[in-house]
Amino acid sequence: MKPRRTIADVARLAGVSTATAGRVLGGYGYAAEATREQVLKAAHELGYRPNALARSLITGKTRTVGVVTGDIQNAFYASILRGISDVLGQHGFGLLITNSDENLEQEVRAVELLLEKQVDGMIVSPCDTRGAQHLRGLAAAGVQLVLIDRAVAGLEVDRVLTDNVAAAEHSVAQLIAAGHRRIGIVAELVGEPRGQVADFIRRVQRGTLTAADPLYPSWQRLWGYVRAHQAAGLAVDPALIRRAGVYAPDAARVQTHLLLDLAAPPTALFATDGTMSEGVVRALSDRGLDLPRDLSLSCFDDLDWMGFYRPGITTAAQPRLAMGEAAAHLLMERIDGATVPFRSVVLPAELIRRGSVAPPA
Amino acid sequence: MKPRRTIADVARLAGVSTATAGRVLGGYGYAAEATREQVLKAAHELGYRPNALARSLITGKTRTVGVVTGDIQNAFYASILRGISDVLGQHGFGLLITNSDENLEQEVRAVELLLEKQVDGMIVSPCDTRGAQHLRGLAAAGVQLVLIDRAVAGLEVDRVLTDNVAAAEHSVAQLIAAGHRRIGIVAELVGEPRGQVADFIRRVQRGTLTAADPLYPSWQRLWGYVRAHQAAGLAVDPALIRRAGVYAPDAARVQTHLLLDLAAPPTALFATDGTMSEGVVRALSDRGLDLPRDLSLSCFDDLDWMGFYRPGITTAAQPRLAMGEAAAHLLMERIDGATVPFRSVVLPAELIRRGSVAPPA
DNA sequence: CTGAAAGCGCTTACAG
DNA sequence: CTGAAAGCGCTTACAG
Repeated sequence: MKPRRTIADVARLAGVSTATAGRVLGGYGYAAEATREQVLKAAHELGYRPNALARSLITGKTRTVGVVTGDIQNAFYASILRGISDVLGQHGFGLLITNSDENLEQEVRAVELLLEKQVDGMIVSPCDTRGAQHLRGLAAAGVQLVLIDRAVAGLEVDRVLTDNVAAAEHSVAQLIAAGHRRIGIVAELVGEPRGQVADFIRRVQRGTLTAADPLYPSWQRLWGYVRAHQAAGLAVDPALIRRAGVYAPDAARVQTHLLLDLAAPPTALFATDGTMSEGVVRALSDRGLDLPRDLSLSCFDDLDWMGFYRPGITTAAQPRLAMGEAAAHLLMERIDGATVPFRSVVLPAELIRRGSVAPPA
Repeated sequence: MKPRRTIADVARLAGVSTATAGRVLGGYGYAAEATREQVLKAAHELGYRPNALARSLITGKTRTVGVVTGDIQNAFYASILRGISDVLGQHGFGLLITNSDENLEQEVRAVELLLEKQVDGMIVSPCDTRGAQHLRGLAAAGVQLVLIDRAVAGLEVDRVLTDNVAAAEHSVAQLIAAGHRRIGIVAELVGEPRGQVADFIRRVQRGTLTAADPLYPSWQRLWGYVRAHQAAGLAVDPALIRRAGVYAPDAARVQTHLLLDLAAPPTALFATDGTMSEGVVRALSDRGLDLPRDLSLSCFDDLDWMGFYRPGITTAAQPRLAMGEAAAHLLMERIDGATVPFRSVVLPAELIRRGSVAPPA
């Protein structure tokens, strides 16, 4: 095992001090042209490679960012990660990733690991939108934080979100416009007590819910669903609101079957994200239902298959890549020392109309 | 910005030397029970968090692994990454990721970055199966390497691969068994000169190709395709072999259309991976073809939609998660000091028979 | 069991 | 422009 060469080795060979060798190799401070060439030559001969650890220990900067998201296997997070990775790459930053599996304990451990590794900043999709003690004080401690996909109550840091309420309202309004009156919604709706749904709907209807409420995306999308009904003067039937409770396609599949088994089944379905969409379509596939003849469907997130699953799935496409890029840009600015007030980047989801929506039979 | 607390701060508060504080906090060396409690109490009071950088600088170990794969947005790599991440997490290791976009220059840069960050090991899916100078000598320099998905000529390090030839042969044999005689194949087939295909087929037929040839997966799958024909005593029609040349669904889509426009079109199609499969299905969807009535299809990689895209897509499922886990396990063992000869883990792909294969019309 | 000292590989003032 | 010295936050022998 050949020993790694250090600045001292290079300096010795070049006949200069380590300070001088460091200056040319590290690109800081001055060096005469002749000296710089000698050093570079020596470094090249020895196959010198800087040790980022030593540098970071002194500068207090690692040029590394940590990300904690639910599950990198999920297309939503995978794209976000790609967007983040692209921007960080341009800045020469490294990317440390972790999965929380939407579990607070794991998330806390992940943040702890990233902190010990001295990341300059982190991008997190928090699984707890209220407490999140482990995320507070990070910025004050010199570790920049940007939230993605979800906000946290009272945590004023940069964040990038999708305009979920508007996108859901638009999606459901489109179904109503096509003539649907009984629209089923399949959503995760995690993080609140079971009985909350009815109360939540009442609050939306009375307008006592405010944008300041730190809601999970699926609750915001339910909000949009209720608003679309309100706008159209339609009553909301609680039986059509199905709660999966977890981020798993199979839970959505089960709820969809329950919905379709109703005495008065819905004529259209709204799935609130990619995971739910997959489960809903699985259920429709199980039943051999023909879209949009037997049922209309509007999804959320534009997954690969939605473009070619016949007749083409209409969906609200979140700009996943752009979300990751935006988060990374915000973070890079903070790490570069920007001290502007915290920013909330809210990106629109685009309704892509394909073939899965038609008037009810 | 509150200053980070160091071992010196803890030692001072606990009234012991930094050496002693370090011993209890770092979990190395002995300490009297009373001392350890004092130190722990002081550390807790100060909110002490170890600086992994300083420790790594001394120990020469970062407990961090780097991964370089083509594109984390691709479901194949995303799953592999998840498998790797799970195993590393159990060992308390961090995971640094990079994308090569199947581009050598980017891969070289990524490896360089990981090296500077002093990773203990790396898992790479090399985009060059011949040269790969940047990967040679890594192990000798103390950085453990394990290859995933692809081998490199003459690079004897641990690796985990899929048994591509067998899986492809099995897939195509199944189509032949169903009665197909004209089977189209849509594959990337990158990394070799354009004219090579005919020569490659001849080499397969003459049996002069050996397992030692470091082939890209798609070439190995073409190998299996040819072997299945040989075994059935069928001639291979070069017109049915379509080369996408890049890892992009649209290239496969174009090639599929070309295939179906042939005067004597194939009655069955074999797509050699998830990316090609998506492109092929897009083309079939473009044409409104009905599977398996109009055409039979056998894919590679088990993507989410293959389970519910009617009538269910028959495919050779690579154990992606297990591949990542296996790679991580091999790496962990090396990092723990195992000095066993290099290992080649070859995992089988399972043919999942769903509804897309039937006898020709 | 504990402490004083040296050192990991760099960068940072500070002289000259 | 260059060098000697100190130091980042830890761990590692080595005494005692």
